[in-house]
Amino acid sequence: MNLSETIISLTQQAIVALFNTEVPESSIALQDTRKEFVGEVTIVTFPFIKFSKKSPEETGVMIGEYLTANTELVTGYSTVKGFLNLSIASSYWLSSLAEINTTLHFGKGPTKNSKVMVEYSSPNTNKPLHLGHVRNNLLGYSVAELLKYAGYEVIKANLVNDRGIHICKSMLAWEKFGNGETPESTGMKGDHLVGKYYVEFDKAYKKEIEHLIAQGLTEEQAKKEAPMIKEAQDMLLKWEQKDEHVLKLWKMMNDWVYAGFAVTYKSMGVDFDQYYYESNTYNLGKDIIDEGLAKGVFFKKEDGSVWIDLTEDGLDQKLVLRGDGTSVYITQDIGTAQMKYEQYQMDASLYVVGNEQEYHFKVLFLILEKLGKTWAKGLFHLSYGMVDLPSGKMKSREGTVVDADDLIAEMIQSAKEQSEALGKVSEFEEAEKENLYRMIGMGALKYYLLKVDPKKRLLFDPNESIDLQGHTGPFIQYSYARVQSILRKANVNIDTKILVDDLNANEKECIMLMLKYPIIIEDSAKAYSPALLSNYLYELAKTFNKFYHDDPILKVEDEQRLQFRLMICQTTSRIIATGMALLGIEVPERM
RNA sequence: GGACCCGUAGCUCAAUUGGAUAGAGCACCUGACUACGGAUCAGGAGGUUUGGGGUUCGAAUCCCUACGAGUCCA
Repeated sequence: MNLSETIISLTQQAIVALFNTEVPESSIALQDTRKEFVGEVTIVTFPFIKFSKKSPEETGVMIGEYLTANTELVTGYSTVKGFLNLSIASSYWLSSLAEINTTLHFGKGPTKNSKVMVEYSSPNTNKPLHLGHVRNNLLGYSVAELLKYAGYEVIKANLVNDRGIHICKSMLAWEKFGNGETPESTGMKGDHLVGKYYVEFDKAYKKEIEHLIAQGLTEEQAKKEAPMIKEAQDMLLKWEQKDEHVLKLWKMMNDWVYAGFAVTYKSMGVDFDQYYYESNTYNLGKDIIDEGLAKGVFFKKEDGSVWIDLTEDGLDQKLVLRGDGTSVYITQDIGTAQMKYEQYQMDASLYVVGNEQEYHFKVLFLILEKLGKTWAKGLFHLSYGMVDLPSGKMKSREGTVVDADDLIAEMIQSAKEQSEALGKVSEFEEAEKENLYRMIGMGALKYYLLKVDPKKRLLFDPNESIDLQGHTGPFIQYSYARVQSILRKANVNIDTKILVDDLNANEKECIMLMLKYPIIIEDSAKAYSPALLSNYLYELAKTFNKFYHDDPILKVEDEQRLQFRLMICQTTSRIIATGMALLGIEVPERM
């Protein structure tokens, strides 16, 4: 039983003894005592006045008296309005610290016997990754790691969108204007090279449209009639007919992209257990449409197209199969969901996809439920907000996209410049330095993107470099490096049987925060929110820094106190390291 | 036209999910280095939580409404 559970249980006892009333756990609201008051745990007494028939203060006094008299855990109390502030015995904090210190993998949750798939990244193979993908990847990776640590079995999946009209656009442009360029011949990363031709396509296509409009066509007609788009569509048709030449081109260019993505994934530090390719899955789902027709879930219109009517659920009618029998996106998604489930029988399946697709997933999940798929209730759209620039949304056509590789390189460069200016690591080997700059640059970037609630949109200004000071990844990394420095110097085995009887406020606050770690892990996993963990780790580092600043550790004269403070250092550094790892952020021994 | 989401300090974000005087960082001002590592610490200034109404012991949080930003559906 942790402290909160113990206090709640004792309070229930108190209420029975004092007011002859049984109350549910949920009615007892505990919170941290605010710093301006004495005590560590606060009970809100307003909800009790209904049956205590006393003022909130009097009610608090009665419960406070009962608790101090009946348990050694509570050593004192005070009431302010409807808040009963309890002082907890130093011995409790001390023994808790020793327990944290001796617990292997403190914070790791017990096995949940539950399997979760986290699908994230899911890029298109026609252009390189940008800042929006970076948020997606970091979020997906971190949520997956969090779930693992919280006790779930996790499968990280990546569904690659490797076919379709957009891929054909790049292919066509390369054939027309590429002069046989390759990543080798140009020295360009493969995904960037392919992306370059995607842009080339758009340029040529636009010119054709202008030309046609000048000849008297409407814009709409021009967009349909332009030779470039017709050729691309023709290429897609050939791809579907397994035209040898087109398939060869497709495979070559996709391989370039994969080689490029592998580099970006590696520098972001993300990985996958299972890749799916749309070129294999795009025909899935059609048999389920038949199944749904037979069950009467879907209906057929005169032109042969298949629909579902979701108006009773507050949504629209939705097309699930075209009249010519070809798939739409949702057809594939229905089929892919079924395939994934057959393969893994997971209890839950997360789709890490931007919030612009909320409607799509609402419809998808509802359709699967109506089809009677029992596993549909485990599906969840982890919807995250777009990354905005000061000028608004990123638009590839307007060239305002922040490229992932560029961004990463800039972050590392910026970390290098700032590190060199501080001159603390001048004696490092060159490779060691490079590794450190990478850790700091990536730490800053990852923390910046993960500390914000995933649901919220996030603003990124490419003209202002990400801070390395204040509420940042490097702040936490720095705190870690400093503790490590102390632990190296102390160079002793820490004795966990320590006797100190009075803890100062800094020491107590450090321990109280550390005790929250397992709850934070659990909450972050449940909420699919690395932001909760991020903010916690900052809080922990900040609290530790104050302790580090105010209280001597190695210089303390009393041997017991030295041991005790070292133990705080050790447990704190472990939590920082494991917690940051769950965010995908490394911590350096020196910086 | 319909649906969804959001609006907190100059800027970027928090707020234990309905609890005390709404907290951090950046930027600005001030203080702390012959140091257990100053990428740190302490202090100052900065708020009608977009406006208005309601629900109750209590609202940034829930409901209604207006305004503003964004997204989706055909």
